[in-house]
Amino acid sequence: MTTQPSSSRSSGRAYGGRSLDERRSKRRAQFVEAGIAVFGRDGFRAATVKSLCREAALTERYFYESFANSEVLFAEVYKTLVKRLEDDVVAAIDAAPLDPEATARAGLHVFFDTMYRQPGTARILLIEIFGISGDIDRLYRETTQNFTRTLQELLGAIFALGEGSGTDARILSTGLVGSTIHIAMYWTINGYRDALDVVVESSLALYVAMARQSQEQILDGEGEV
Amino acid sequence: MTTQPSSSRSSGRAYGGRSLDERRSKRRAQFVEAGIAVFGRDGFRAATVKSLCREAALTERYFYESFANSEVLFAEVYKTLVKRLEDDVVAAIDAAPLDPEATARAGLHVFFDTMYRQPGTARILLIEIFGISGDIDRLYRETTQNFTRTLQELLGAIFALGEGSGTDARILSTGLVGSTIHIAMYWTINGYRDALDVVVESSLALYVAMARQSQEQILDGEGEV
DNA sequence: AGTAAGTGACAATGAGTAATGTCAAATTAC
DNA sequence: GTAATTTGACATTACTCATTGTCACTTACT
Repeated sequence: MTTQPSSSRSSGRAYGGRSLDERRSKRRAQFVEAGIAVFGRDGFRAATVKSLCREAALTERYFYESFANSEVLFAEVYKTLVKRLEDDVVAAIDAAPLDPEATARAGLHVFFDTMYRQPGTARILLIEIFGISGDIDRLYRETTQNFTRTLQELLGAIFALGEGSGTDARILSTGLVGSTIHIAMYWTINGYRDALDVVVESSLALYVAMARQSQEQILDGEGEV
Repeated sequence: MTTQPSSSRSSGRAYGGRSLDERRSKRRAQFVEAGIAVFGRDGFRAATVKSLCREAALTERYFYESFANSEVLFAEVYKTLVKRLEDDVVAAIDAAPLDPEATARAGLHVFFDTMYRQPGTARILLIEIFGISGDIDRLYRETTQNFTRTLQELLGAIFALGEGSGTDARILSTGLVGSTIHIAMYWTINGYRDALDVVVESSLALYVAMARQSQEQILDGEGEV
């Protein structure tokens, strides 16, 4: 109140050769990576702000500079991991042969491979995401909804997944996504006992089966009932 | 040390017309019901020992008489709800016509109907169970494993679910269970938007599709590859 | 009626930790 | 070189909540 800083606002000086924005976003990124490590290793519940700071090699002050609380960081971590996985899956699909089954196989392979190689990611995406808060539930819902929608389009185009008697395409897609997620959860939680290929083929079998079933129903003209 | 009670041990007197065992197990049951209510309404994280006692209309002393901590109570609540659901599903299956599809439909109907009528149960069985602790994870794993095994037998008998090329029957069963659970989660978390029958039929369709697929593969002699 | 066991309400303790504050050292800009 | 900014280590505060303890009151048994 007495000493109004003449240099207008603390407008952000360079430090260590970096601008304020650079430093800030670097610290932010450090916390996101730390979150991936800590949430993936210890789980959300056991993660404290201190442990996140320790992992990021930064102090609490900088934590609160970028995140209101650890839940906000978790949301950011989740979004980051989903994005990475999506990019990887899309890349694999683009590189796969132009065959419906091969495309699906390629996508599933990347998915399960990621779950295998990055158990922390698996834990965050498949397990920790649940039951944290209403906001996080919403994030999960939106993410899965989004993914289901994409899958529905893909399946519609690739497999011609249609609606049978009394069923709903969105629910079917949800079920297929759920089967994959659950197989991954199960695989993860049991220490990756089964061979990757078997897991991929088994998961794929459900998609193939559902696609055939739908196709038959369409050919049989059952779709109108 | 000085006043050793002459009446041997505090062997448990009658009180209110009930024996010690009766009173204890009644209180225990009160806490389990309170747990169902509180965990189902507020979630595990938000549930405090105090809130559980308030709901049970008992004091902390009696909480610790039966449970070491709220996690132990949660495990008990979970087991109780699984047991109830299992009993209901079995009863419905027994009452259903002796037709594979009708049997599956009856079981799924009870499952989804329960999730619909008892949102608290749905929340506990489908959402809260995840990420509480290693012990609870283990409980979930064992329970689902058990259920998957049962389902596998049922499917083997009812639908003749076999193994195709490179797939594994257990993983397929896991996937089917996962599809059902996920559809239920989705339905729950979205406020039960879809009609019960559509949900049941859509979920069922995955089982039917998978069963047909397996059967074809067996007929085609693909099981040997 | 009297004594001991059982009960219920609530206080006390203590641990954990989120969030904010302090201060000296490092770095930059003029 | 000097003052202001930035940083890092750490202290402080404040709060929630699990767990144990206290005490007056109730019930059962003799």
